[in-house]
Amino acid sequence: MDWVYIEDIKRFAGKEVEIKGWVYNKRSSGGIRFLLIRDGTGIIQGVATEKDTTHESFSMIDDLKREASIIVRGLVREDSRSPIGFELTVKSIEVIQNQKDYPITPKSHGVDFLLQNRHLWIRSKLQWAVLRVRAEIIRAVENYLWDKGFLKLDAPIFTPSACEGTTTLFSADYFGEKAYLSQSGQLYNEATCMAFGRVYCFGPSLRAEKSKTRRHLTEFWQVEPEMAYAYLEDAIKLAEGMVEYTVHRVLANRKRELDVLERDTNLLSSISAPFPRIRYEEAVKRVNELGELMKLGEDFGAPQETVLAESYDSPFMITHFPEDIKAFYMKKDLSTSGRTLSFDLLAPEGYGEIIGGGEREFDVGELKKNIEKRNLPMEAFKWYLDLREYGSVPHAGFGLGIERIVAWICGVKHIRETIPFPRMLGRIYP
RNA sequence: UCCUCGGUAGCUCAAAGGAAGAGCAUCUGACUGUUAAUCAGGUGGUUGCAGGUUCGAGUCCUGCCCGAGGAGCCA
Repeated sequence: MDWVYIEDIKRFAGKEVEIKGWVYNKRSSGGIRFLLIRDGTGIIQGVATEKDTTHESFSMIDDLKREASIIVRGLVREDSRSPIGFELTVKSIEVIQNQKDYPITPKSHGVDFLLQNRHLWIRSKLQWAVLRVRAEIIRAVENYLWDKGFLKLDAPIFTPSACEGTTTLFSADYFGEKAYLSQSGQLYNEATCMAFGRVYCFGPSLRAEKSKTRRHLTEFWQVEPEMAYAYLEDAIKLAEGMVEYTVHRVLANRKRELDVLERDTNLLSSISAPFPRIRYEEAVKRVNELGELMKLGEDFGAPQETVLAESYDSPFMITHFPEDIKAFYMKKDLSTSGRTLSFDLLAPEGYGEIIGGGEREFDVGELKKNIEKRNLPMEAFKWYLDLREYGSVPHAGFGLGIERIVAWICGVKHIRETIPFPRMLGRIYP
């Protein structure tokens, strides 16, 4: 008898199969037992009766707890009453383990309880759908970059110094020396980029900021491409193409999951590059018109970013941010004083920034000035400055926040549901 | 770090300062097409912690702990 996955069940209509999984839920009505079986790829309803099911298996069903692990053998049957179009007539059940009452019930739960049980919560339907979309998004982004000739070269997690200097870092004892946990692969990317031309890294960024918002984690994952001999325009085009490709691929391959999430995909399916662009000044003006006051020169706060992102139906870009609110390595815009060759890509429907990037300063003198101006330790950046001493070239890139793009595409409100095990202020369990 | 709200059964929540309750889960029973099944019954409590006010505190006061929403910071 074939062991099949529920996602492939339609190919086995009329055949006897074996499903290896867990009890998602069960119901009964007189002499009939309904068993919802999940196997990680989907959920199918098994129907057991005294007529079709062995005596031992049938009587055992009443003792099964939710999430008991079972191997079910039965006949795949097309049935219009099923949400997936197929059911399983249960012949026999083998119980692998069945012991404790499962704490998560089909009724509602609070956030704290669910996060304390995150290791179990990920078995639930909505979490299952979100994390499957996450996996698809990561695959899509990497495919896109590989197709464009980018090489994946990982950046280190242990670093000797602050990458951007601006944010609070986690520190660790590194054989008696103080080390910091990476907050971005950016600087190392610039080194590999000069060695390989087009590169990207994908890994966790760790930030000890005491942020307590729906769009922040202390550990978040970024895909960061970097290109040599490239300008702002090249980075923007790459970002647009990547987001467009990713959205359409998720729509094509993860329709089932988006349905589970009840995601309205109308806006997503109409997305096409190029995306609207506005310069920083224009964005500030627009935010003020929308009723969230802010001054020229300030960065967008959460309320500002939200109203702006709510006013768009498509992803869009803000370009040419002021020097003062961007990292030291951003290239100055020589045509407008105080501005940089930078861009953010924001998701619509109020989601906001998912990508930040731009051109990097490649003149060693300018870079040193920026480092001094921000009181960063020059010594720590010696290797980085070397990149400008030996064959420096214009280069550009960006970072894509995986959890944020997952939140947007899934239509999930809080970013904590977009990663298997979220790390947040005051939360490190499980 | 700041502001606001909250902490009562395993879970989600009620309870004018006057006898701690409901729904779900669990247990017992009924039901041959249920979809968060339904119906009947049962079990289940140191009301976050420590003090205080009061004849009497889940409820009021003080301190602490924990959580949520938001701000700032940021991707």
